[in-house]
Amino acid sequence: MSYEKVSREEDYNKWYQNLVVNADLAEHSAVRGCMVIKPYGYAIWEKMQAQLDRMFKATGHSNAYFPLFVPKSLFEAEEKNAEGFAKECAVVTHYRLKTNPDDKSKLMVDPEARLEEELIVRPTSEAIIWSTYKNWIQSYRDLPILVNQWANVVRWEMRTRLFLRTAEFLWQEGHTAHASKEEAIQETVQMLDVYSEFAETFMAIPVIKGVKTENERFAGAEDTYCIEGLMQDGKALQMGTSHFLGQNFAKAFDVKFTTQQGVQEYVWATSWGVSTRLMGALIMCHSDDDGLVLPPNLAPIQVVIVPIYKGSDQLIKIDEVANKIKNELELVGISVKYDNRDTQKPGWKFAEYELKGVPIRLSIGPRDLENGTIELARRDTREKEVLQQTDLTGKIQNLLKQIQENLYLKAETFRDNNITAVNTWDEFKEVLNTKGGFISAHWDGTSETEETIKQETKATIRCIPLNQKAEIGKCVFSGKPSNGRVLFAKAY
RNA sequence: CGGGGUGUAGCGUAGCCCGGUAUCGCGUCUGCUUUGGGAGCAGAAGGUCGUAGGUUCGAAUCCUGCCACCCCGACCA
Repeated sequence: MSYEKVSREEDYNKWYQNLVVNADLAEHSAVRGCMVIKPYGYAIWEKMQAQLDRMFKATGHSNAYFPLFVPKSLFEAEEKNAEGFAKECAVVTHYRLKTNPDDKSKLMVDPEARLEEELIVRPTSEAIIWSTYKNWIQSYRDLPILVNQWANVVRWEMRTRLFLRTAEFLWQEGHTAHASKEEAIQETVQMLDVYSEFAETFMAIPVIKGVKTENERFAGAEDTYCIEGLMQDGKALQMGTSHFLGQNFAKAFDVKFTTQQGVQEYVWATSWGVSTRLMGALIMCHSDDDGLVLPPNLAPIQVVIVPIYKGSDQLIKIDEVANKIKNELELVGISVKYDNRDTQKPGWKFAEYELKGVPIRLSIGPRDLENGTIELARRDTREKEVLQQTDLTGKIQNLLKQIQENLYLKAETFRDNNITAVNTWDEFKEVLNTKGGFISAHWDGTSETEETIKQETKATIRCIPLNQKAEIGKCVFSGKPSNGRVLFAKAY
């Protein structure tokens, strides 16, 4: 394989794009802004899905599926939500094609087949779901409803990037209905915790939990909670959101329930989601100039075994040892690939699996056969060591855990070193331009100030951290009083 | 959606200014030799030059429309 090598330092964007394509995660498709997720990339997404799905089920949720299309009249019911998404909606207007009479080899939209009501391709599903929940909910006995769906959504973005922002993307969206405000808020916060635990434990990415400002809030939500991660180039990435929707959708779709006391009340709602954008976070957080670095908990292949041999006699003997090790590792649930293809050389395979981020590589050659040893190389630190073939399983189990932890700690150290507290506007601009990362600063709480800061520096308030300390100060921009610091950053 | 750039074999590219049907490397195929960090030699295959028109005796090259990607801006729950 021959491809353009660009380091993170030279051109971070290009490095990212090359990596996505070269590591076989995804590629551009024939459709503008839409990507093909390739088998290796999809395997990582499937591991994310599987784990998140377990966590959703463990917190009492069930999966369901709602339609891709939303009738315009339903879509526009919740005004703020509709307004927020209006500019990026794909719209279906016709339901039939016909042969073009001027050119029999071509098709054309049949003008006779115009839909009476246009269908919006969902940018999110609140509208279709709440119009359905209306029928599901009459009494407090019907609550709560705890539903999640795995789906695709379409947002006609002007500018796209593989995984980070595509016109169509895959995600999950949880939509819950509750009898009380408190319960809905509790659900919102609970799912934020699920996301942060997933990000930290599985993706090995430390995240900051917070609340969005009004400017950044989900259209139609009362509060938007989020997890924010920091990428290696110092830009922040929103990795998941959990919304407390209040009674906005219940009112828009007239969803009421009868309380135990026999009173009719509007239902309280939440929604929460993470998307294939997490793939982008995973790539940008850990990978290096040689390729992907995957945390063991999400790596489709955790251990690869590469034989080094001369002639088929040696290979047969190595096969025997390698397969034995493979079986032992698989017995304890480790995913192993033994790559004994004769069509590629060992060095080629080493580079290939490094590009693909496989956490541990074992290689076995004639020397190892003689000595009963094996060479182990770890992707995260690039360290190599020679081990005895006996007792390998336990060591590898431990090492996978260590790699997982090491990636997290490395990312955490980087993140912590890149949260800078500033107190003056000059300092703010200085840090933003030279160092990047999160800037912890006082803010007067107004949208105007946030907007002006954004205009002048491109930095936005990523969140008001949940663990914000009460601290009297002055807004870094306006000098007006503030009682706590918020996090600013340039963001994806 | 505005400004700029790019599009040539599976990948990366030369050629374009100054028109004469295409360069090089990697990869692919065949054979032999190789195998502890992307093997070597020899031979071979593979291209309607993004797409649709136009100018011309002749277009990868000049002109126009369209498509896609990249960068900047606007936009982005």
